[in-house]
Amino acid sequence: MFSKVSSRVSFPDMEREVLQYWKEHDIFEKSEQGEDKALFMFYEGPPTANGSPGIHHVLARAFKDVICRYKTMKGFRPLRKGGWDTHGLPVELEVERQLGLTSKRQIEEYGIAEFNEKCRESVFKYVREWEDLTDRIGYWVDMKDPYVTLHNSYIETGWWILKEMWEKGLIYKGMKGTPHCPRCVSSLSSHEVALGYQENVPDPSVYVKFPVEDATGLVGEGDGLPEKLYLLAWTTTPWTLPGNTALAVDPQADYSLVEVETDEGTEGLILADALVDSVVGESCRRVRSFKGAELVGGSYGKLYDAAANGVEVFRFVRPEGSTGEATMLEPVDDFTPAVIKGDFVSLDEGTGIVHIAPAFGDEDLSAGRGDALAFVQQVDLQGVITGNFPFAGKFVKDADKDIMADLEERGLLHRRGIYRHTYPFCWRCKTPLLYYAKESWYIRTTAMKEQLIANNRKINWHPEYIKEGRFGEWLRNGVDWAISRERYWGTPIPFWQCESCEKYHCVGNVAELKRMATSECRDGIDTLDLHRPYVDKVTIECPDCDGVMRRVPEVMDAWFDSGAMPVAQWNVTSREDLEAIRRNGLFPAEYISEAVDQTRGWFYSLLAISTLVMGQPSYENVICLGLILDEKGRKMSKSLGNIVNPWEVLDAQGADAIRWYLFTAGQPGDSRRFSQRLVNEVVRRFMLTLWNVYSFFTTYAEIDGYNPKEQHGPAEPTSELDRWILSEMNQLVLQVDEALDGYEPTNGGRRIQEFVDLLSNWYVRRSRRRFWKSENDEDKLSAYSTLYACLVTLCRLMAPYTPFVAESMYQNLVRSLDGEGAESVHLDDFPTADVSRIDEPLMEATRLAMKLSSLGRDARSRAGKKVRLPLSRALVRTRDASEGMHVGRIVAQLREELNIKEIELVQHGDPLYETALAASGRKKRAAKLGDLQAALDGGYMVAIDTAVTPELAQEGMARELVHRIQNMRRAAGFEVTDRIFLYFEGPAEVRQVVATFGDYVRVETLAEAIRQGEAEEGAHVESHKLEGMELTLGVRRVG
RNA sequence: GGGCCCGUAGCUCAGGUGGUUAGAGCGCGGUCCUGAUAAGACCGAGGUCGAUAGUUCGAGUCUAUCCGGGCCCA
Repeated sequence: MFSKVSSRVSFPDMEREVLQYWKEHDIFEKSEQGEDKALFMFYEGPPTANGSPGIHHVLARAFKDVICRYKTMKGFRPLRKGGWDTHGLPVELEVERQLGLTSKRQIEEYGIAEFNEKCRESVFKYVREWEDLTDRIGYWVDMKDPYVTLHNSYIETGWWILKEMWEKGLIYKGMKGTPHCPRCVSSLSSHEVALGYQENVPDPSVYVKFPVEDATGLVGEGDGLPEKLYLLAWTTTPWTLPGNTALAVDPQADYSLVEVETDEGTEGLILADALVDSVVGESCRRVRSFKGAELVGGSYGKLYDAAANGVEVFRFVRPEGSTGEATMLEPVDDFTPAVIKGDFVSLDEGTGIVHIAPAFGDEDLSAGRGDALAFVQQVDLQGVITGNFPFAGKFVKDADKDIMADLEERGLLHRRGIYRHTYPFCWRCKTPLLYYAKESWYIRTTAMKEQLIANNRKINWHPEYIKEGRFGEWLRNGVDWAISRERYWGTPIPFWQCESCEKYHCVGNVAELKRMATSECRDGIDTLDLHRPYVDKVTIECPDCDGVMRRVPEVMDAWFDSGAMPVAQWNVTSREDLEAIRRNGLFPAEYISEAVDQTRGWFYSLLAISTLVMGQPSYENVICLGLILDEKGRKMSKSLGNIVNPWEVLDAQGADAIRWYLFTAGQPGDSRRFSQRLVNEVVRRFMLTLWNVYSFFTTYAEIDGYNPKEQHGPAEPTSELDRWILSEMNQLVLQVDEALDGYEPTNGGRRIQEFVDLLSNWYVRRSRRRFWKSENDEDKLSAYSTLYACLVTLCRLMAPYTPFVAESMYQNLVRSLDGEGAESVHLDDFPTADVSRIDEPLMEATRLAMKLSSLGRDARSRAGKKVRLPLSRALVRTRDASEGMHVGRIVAQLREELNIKEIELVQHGDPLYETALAASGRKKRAAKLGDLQAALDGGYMVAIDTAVTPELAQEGMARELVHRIQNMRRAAGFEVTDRIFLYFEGPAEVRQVVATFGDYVRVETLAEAIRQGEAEEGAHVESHKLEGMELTLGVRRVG
């Protein structure tokens, strides 16, 4: 039988007991069993195991869990393999910090093998923290056999994927603009760059004159053109000028040719018309004006001849068969600089003509690719100018002065000054970063753009707007995916280059590596750690010549690892393997869920890899979550110190409360504020309300020895209230089922919340007396079986949301009965609705009863008539005439709730309502008409008759007596079931009340007898004042 | 600079397809009720529904622009 449950509960303690139960009985493992059940494939987005988990991770894990638990209860077998993202720069940075290393050179001196070993250790330190939190919040995921991106088998699948792409011609080597630290000789990630911005950095500001040799090609023919003509461009990095290969203009903007007088005579400058006044001065003469488009396609003279100064010149060319951008570089002898159009050209500063050096800066680089420009790289990785320039051998920032002086001397400098702006510095060594184009390996995702967009359309996004919004936009504007990193701790790129013929070969798996390895490397490859530096030592034989091939030094972007997980977690290394997991339902996933910052991360890497290799999306449904902010709406960050530690909240309010808050507090896709205070509100408003209904039930079930197996309620409930709550309950089951099936847990949770409120504050409150009755009649049994059904259904409905409290209730309410139910609520079935129980008119009628009760209490309070004082009649009026039909069904509830003898319906058309409305005040809420006190609201009215007859007054006093005695019982510490003797002394009026209502008082207070006179020894005695009369009451427990 | 999301009471949030008086919870003041409750009921204070313009007989809701916050990308 049920144990009685105290209304005082510590949810964290209860949850720890439930965790213990799950562990002892292997409940999670059992939920994954059942070969006959259909698989529900879930992919765990691998957390980056380089830091402690925060509350935002709890958010994602809660949403992952709720759907999988629901599917389990719907008869599926969810496969939820855990995973860890263990590679990448963040891990390296943490280890660098630990070891006090500050550059790649130092890492290599320390030793790549030792360094990577530290990375491996660092990762597993955090994994343990994650496991503890995952367990505590009730997130069920297989952590015993997770996929780990650093495992050889995982890396091998990465190789296979690259080989698939390689063979389709989707991999190429191209240039990439990266922020580069010349002192550390290393590129920085965007995250690192963000750490090092400084404001008000002074840089040179120079206006440079690019000579125009053939004016007619640019501004057309005509007389009066100055002899010397220049395109005027602006830059803050003079050291990039030798790398100039183009100038960009805004084709829509107006440009002017103006004449200025110099020592050399009259010369013409071309610049944006809007900037003439500020750059050249108001006194100059505009010779002619034209649109920027007219300049496009023209050419001009080089400031510096790179080829003549011993610097190699390249040109961007389109790869064979590609219709996209010119991404490949090929050497050329020389080039002609070109004027191109650029949508990035600003008319707010500069000259409206932008200096383009594709070797520096990402924008310049993409212009270079887009317009197939020449490429001149005259700076080495240490930031030193190469070639035979006069300023060669100098560090770029030092070369600035020489270049400016040189240009000035040659009459090519219009103006110079100082420009202050925000500029990035290396966060480690404070060296100014250079934007530097470097070679990098790319996946040609742009070649598959249409397929990516089409596959995205097949995905069911929650919220819907992500599909064509943020994610769709990203795909439409997609650029090729740069996958290589010049780092150490990552999946090594499996490309080997021949020392003789310089061709590349992509190795697709370990067996291939072994087959191709040179004889001295072949041993031990089966057990080789595929990480650097071990794999670097393996040389292979070139298939095209007799040369030896060495691996390229780069490792993969860690996002590639995460995107590979659908296949890498099963070590797929062939098309056959791929078909096998497809056949077994392991691919694609039916469900994933992560936060919105993953649009460019995991959501993208999954889709890109599966589109390019598998030809379909790797996930069908996705819940994309918003970010968690602090209580003030700010992003949580270490530097702000506003991170909420999940453990604090878990220890105080428990996992269910956090989960419930996260599910119901806002729309999943919106960012949400989080604080312990908000979680506590959930505990009080929802968790405790539910728990107290549960506690109420077990308290009385114990008193009455109620056993649902033996005492069946009547087939048809005796009470309208029972039929009503069962109707609400069955409707709830439908709605929650629909919500969870549609990946909308928030809507379902909010419906549960409303139901619990109705159950507690209307059903139980209105039904209490039925549980107090001493006789076990049909009506009482009907109430028990109804409330029992509600609680049992609720704990099944809530199991996916709040697995702990659901389990705790289930064990007591269901499992305590012999042989009933599954071993755990999570192994039981999700409830199904009995649609025949749904009674819409009854639910409407009950809502009307609540509305009219509320108005009735309003009227009573305005008239100063306590609810304990019975009144003779109330007149009620509904908003619509049709609603009046419901009143007949609810008069009994209204009589009891309002303590009014007769309820009469005011027909529409009866002048009473109009009269009351006319007599009401400005807010149209209340009116007094003789003895009638009316409360009005939006077409509803309840008017109570305030006349109190002596009989009503006596009855009211009887109820008042009962109330006082009940309080005394409690004060005396009696149990609710204790029977008592009652003593009273008082004036004649009180004696009269006792004489008339003695039976009522006795029944209500469980008094065996009422005795007039002084209380016996041992009784609890109090003096009271009632309607101005003095009386003494005493209560004594029987026996 | 581009894209996306959000902006409703002091706080957290609801408010299909435009339509009576814009709601709930928490918090605050008051009254009541209590034989489950850390609860509940009723009243009150608290809203130019971010701003402006437009469409409309009618806009929190639709359109445009702007402002503020957030995220992602430059």
